[in-house]
Amino acid sequence: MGNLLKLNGRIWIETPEGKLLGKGRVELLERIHASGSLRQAAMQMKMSYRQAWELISHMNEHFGSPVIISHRGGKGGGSATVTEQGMKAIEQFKLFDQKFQDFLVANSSIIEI
Amino acid sequence: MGNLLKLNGRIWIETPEGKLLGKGRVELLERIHASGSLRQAAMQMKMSYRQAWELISHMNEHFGSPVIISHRGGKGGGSATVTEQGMKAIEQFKLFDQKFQDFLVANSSIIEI
DNA sequence: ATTCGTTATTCATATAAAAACATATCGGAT
DNA sequence: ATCCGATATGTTTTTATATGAATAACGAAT
Repeated sequence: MGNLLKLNGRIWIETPEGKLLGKGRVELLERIHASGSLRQAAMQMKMSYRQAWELISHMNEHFGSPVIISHRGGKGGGSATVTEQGMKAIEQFKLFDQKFQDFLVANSSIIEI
Repeated sequence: MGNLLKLNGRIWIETPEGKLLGKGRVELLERIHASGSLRQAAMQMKMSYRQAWELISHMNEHFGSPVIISHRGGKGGGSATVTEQGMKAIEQFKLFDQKFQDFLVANSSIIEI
């Protein structure tokens, strides 16, 4: 019997300047899309507003075009919306990740140390 | 043109108590195998002896049987050797990782955001 | 029995990462 | 003109992590 060993891993999309899009950021984008608010998305994920803001700022800088567009002031105090590019990024990553999960499952049975 | 985007990732073997074997630990084991010394291996990887020791201690505890056996005192002051189990673990992980690298290459061409 | 270099372990310190706090800015609604 | 809640950003505090120093234990070799 293998000792409850499990093969696991993570994938992400990166630029030469570092990680650009992974599981966490995708969830953040999805929650922004659902709530229309960066603050709400951050709270839901129990991450500080600042960190969430820095993540999306980094993404906006390094993707070809912004993934979220934000406004301050106005009705509700402000808003954040995911762009077409952002939605595509989400879609692409989830596609990759599904393939990766399949890869993990396909190879997990081999573990026997 | 994609924006110099690259698909990347990591895989590892884990137990319910956490990560057990990944790229770094495998390199550590290999260097112990080559040098016969935990201290030398740690120095080569620019990691503190303490950290290296904790890593192998954790592995020894959670693999079915120890991956390295160490002795103190004696000729040379002491020694650390990789067990048969340890060598198998290295081999298995590298096999997985090679497949994973193939997976990344096979999917990298798709990125276009 | 002394020396030597390594394993093994504790403890204090330094560095880095994250959180918390504070504050400015904005624009619709009242 | 004021209020409100959210974005935006600097500063401070706290926490987590890593590093370094120090020390004991060990056994072959001399």
